Amino acid sequence: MALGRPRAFDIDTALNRALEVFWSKGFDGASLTDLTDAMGISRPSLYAAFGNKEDLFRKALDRYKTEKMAYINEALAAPTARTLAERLLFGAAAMLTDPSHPVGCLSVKGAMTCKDDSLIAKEELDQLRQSFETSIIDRLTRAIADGDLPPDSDPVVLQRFLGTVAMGMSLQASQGATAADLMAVARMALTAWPALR
Amino acid sequence: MALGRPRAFDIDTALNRALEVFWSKGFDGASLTDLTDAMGISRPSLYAAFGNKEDLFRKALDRYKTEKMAYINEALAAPTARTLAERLLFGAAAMLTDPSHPVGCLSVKGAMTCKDDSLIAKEELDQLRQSFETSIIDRLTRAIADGDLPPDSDPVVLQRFLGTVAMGMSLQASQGATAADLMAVARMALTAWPALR
DNA sequence: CTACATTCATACCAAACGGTACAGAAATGC
DNA sequence: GCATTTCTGTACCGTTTGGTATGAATGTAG
Repeated sequence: MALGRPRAFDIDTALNRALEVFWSKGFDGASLTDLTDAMGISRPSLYAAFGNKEDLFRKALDRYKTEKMAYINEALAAPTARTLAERLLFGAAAMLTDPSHPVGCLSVKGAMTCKDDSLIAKEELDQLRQSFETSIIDRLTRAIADGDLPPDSDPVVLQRFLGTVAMGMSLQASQGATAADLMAVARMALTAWPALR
Repeated sequence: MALGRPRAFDIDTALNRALEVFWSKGFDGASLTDLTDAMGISRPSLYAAFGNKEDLFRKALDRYKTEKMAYINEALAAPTARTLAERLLFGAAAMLTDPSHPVGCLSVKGAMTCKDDSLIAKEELDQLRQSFETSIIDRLTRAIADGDLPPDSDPVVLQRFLGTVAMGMSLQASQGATAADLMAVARMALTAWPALR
């Protein structure tokens, strides 16, 4: 075992609690008191284990990315562009309204509620979003080459449409929309997807 | 003229400045120092003229509603459901990226950045959104009766789709999307609109 | 048992927050 | 000129913010 007094809390569950607080209150909205209360630890313990508030947010975001945004990677692995769109929108509808965690999207709420633009966490959120965007655009351009999308379709516009609907669903979920509500929105959005004729 | 020492600032332009600050920083993100600096007045002058911070936000929201959300009422006055959808989405794309004021939507940014749920301003934002939603739903149900929409279409779903896309466009604008970008999204969303066959 | 390393709890810090007390300044009414 | 009314500027209030100094507590290594 490591030297010194052992840590009295589980660092993994504490991070999960922090993630929930950031997720439901945003970055600025989550005070250190909110965080330490939810995590069941004191301020110095938090700083010793995670760094400052921004570091903690970044670590929570990492966990969020790998655990809660997995549906995006599943969508990227879809065999066709159509199934990519389906998995993305249906997956978003399901995740955003999953009752086992706060509603909405952490990256949306987090980016909106931090006042300082020079915040490193905000840049990281931008990077995260942009990487997903370019991945989707690349996949859709490949779909055109595969004859999987009409040759005159614009991958950038298609991606932006998907992103717009997904972000809009996040706000809808924050305002109380149910999973069924968002599924209906996803179904309607998919009727705008270009058909192979 | 009224009794007492005259006010040294124009109450109307001061409110416009306050609106811009709330619009770009959100409710919590806008500090009293930000507000008084932008309005060019001192704290006591602000409180004497507008009440507290929440009252000021509400008055700024009133102005926003009548001046910047006029396109929604124009959409509601459209002759057909199809033109309603067009005016709503194209109008949103234009307003959200208008360079003469902050990008995005005040009601989205304002609702997201106030931590206290018991805030009266937040309830007012909810009311505002709900009133627009029911107005659109009513208009769309009337459109079905008019034979203006297929009889099997669901006005609630159609409204939620429009609201989702509009809110998503607000976030896209906040992240730097141009007017042309949002117009393309609006055009694609409109291809999901039910056709009369 | 002692030395060492690490965590814990208390108590504190400066800064920023929303909001206000108070006195002086500028107008009107008499 | 004088009382009254209203606004302005300064200086302040208590609370909350993110962040930390400090010493006791608790473990391992010798």
